[in-house]
Amino acid sequence: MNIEKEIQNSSILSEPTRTVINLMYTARQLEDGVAMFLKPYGLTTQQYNVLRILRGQKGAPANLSTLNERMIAKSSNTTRLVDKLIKKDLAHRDVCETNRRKVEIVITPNGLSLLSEIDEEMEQNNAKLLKNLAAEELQQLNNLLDKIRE
Amino acid sequence: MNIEKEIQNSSILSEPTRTVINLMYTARQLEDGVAMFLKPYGLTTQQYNVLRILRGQKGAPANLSTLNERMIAKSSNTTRLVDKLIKKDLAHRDVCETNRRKVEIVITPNGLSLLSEIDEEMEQNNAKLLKNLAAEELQQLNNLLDKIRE
DNA sequence: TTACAATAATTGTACTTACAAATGTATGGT
DNA sequence: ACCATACATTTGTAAGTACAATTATTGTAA
Repeated sequence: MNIEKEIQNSSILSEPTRTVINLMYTARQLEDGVAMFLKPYGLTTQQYNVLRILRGQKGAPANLSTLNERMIAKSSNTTRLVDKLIKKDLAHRDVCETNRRKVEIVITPNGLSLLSEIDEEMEQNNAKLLKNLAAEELQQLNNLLDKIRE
Repeated sequence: MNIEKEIQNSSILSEPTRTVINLMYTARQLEDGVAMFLKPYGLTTQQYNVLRILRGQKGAPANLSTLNERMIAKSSNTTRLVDKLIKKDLAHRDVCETNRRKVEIVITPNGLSLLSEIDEEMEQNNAKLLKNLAAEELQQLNNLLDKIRE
């Protein structure tokens, strides 16, 4: 169904406006799908996202600005997001020895094992969310999205 | 720049996962762009979205469930969102005469004139946000997004 | 008609997010 | 050493959102 029918829009939209709306609407649906999947694990999409970044550090600590740069949805409030992870013993925070303004955040074994528990199923969930697109179409879509941000 | 570089992802992503991330990330950027544009008008994207829906009714009143169906980002809390519009005299709310459980929301002249003030510039802003895509690419993108939701 | 379920909206509460101001630390110039 | 400035994070506050529970109204079936 095209986006105008989906949101029952009555007026005629220009192509860029239609696309902006379509992108926001479709992304919202995917986000909901991911959030719903993560819920039983007690994680929000942002918390999951940060855990993934921490794991990607392969042992090296990350500070807050690094996390922020790499997050899908930049947050003004990464401090409190990390607090939540620490409270659940999924991450750990230290003050950086060489620059005490900075903070060093690492994923805990607990966090790693939660992620590895999720990994496989998350893959399947993502594939399911995009099951209507063929491999070639996924690539096309990625290219178009990359181009938007150029 | 591709999405993996953009968020400095170190691990290899499957194509569906890459696409889910890319979509959420790119949509986020557009949303920020729209939000920033609307800020001087004192509207959030959701408030603007609801105002557009109300205008689309062409005088006919909308009730809350109608608004929710048509909103880009479904909200659990449309009541309070409409409250904000009413407080700014951009919308008006009445109890439906034939079914007093329902509510009838209409856009005010004030709301209409605010929208018409925004219209032209919003078009330009959307075009700017997607300036990297040619007309044909916009269509391609729309088709792919429609297909995801099928 | 009365009781029960369904519908439509609102409210309470906890949680998140946005934004600005504040804190603490480091750096560069004099 | 001293000062101003920049940096990195944290905190306060207001606004926004999610979810469940509640209120009010309507429909319906015994």
